[in-house]
Amino acid sequence: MATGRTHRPATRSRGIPEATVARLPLYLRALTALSERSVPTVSSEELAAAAGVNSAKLRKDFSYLGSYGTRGVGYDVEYLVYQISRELGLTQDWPVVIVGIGNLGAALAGYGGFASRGFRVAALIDADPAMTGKPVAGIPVQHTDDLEKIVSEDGVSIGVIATPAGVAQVVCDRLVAAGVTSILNFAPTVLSVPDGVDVRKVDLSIELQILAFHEQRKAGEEPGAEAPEAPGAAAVPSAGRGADEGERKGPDGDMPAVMPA
Amino acid sequence: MATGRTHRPATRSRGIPEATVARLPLYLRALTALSERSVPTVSSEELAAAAGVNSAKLRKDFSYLGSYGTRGVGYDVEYLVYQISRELGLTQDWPVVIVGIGNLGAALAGYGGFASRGFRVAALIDADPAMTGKPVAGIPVQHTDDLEKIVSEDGVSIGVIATPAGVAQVVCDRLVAAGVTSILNFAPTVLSVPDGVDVRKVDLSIELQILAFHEQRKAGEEPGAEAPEAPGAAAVPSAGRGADEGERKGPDGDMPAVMPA
DNA sequence: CGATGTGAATAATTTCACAGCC
DNA sequence: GGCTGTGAAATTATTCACATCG
Repeated sequence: MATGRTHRPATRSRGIPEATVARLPLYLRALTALSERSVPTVSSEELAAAAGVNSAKLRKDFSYLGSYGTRGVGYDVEYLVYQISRELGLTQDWPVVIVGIGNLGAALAGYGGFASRGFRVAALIDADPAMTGKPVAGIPVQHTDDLEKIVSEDGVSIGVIATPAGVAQVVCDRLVAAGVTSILNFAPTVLSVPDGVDVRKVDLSIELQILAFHEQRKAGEEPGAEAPEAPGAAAVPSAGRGADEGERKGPDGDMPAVMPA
Repeated sequence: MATGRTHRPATRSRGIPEATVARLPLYLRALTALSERSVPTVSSEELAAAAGVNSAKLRKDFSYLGSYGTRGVGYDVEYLVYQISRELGLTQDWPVVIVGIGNLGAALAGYGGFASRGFRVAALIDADPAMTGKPVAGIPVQHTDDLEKIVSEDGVSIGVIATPAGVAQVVCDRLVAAGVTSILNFAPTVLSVPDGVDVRKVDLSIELQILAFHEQRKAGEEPGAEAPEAPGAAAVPSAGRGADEGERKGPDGDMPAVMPA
């Protein structure tokens, strides 16, 4: 689209596809590695390989940001690092609070990738009074009672929830009420939030289940005959219900008859 | 493609869209919760709400599995739990190894969601000799030297990498050589694997960066003064918007004049 | 030349809306 | 009457392929 008239910078960063946004951090990481090796320029082909995508996709992604390359040459590494950082909002400081300092929360607090790139762990919060004041990864844990104060005083807009699933929604509500507008949820629950608040989730169990799906399919498609090893297991049939209607239901595999329920 | 002449429908579980597969665990979780409350049936509307998606999507997703609902009524909870579990391959036992027992690896080992649903932590592996034999979450850590033996003897097909980024590829290569065909990668690196091996990644830093992107955009789009409750917060205005471009490169925001280059 | 940037083609996913069945 | 199941439309994402420019 010939931008012709700059109608208004209204079309600023507007319209960057979500799929592209999700890949920018990948490019940034690859570029940072190149930068550290003092590589001055890269081609879309090389960078794409380093980021694990194909070059057409990468070029298309970059085209949404602007024309930051040089035909016949490639991209200036430092320049791109800066542009992508800016686009992602990493040129500013983002204070983050982590709520729920159990094993996972503690691991997150100490995670290197956290501190890098403009994110700063502003506070660790836990409901256990015994934890209060105890330093984890060098940061003293504060009590949940002070959540609102911490969030508003530090201007925190990003919260990480690493609590048990049972309290995740309550914690989420409090964070949002206190002013947090982006949440990274590690608890295995669906959080409901008002419009304008973003939630992203990280769920171990879901990832494993997706892998299992593909794994199972692989086993079923092997030319010969086997399956790695599926020692007894068999999970759960289920409550009966008049099992067979006149018509067959699913593609195959009707349910076993009885189930523990 | 020798499509096994086994059953009649060559189209068995074939063709379940990836996006649908990724949501099945979500539905399963919601259904499991209903099951525990002994709810016998749910409508697509209710289940969709519990899973955080819209009902049309859910119905479409289920349509790829077969016709498991009853018009005018809804879905039988137990029946669906079983069908989805089977589709995901959760009716069999999946031994998993976790490599890299640092803070994160230890947290993963103890994570409840791990043990549930057919996944079993078969072994914890770490390169530090000082860790060997030490129990973490009740499971003794074994040394990396024995990786191949562990994987093949236990028939492990899923590996979790929680090592530092620098050794992730080496660990990955060894896992794959030993027979692992699905990998869940927590290290911030792109892993390269041969065809037939699935990799899924979980990256803290990437998720935060995506949130930051949206967060930044929100800050720039505030109409006047709204938002549920945004006390002092005020998410950092940062650099002024001055620069209007004539017809340069990017949409806006040229680099700070001098860049390392 | 060689590699970018991008329209156009294709594929995947989501949403609509309603016929069909309970 | 109510709710599923699903073609068809709409939207979003990926890939192709090549004109363009340094």
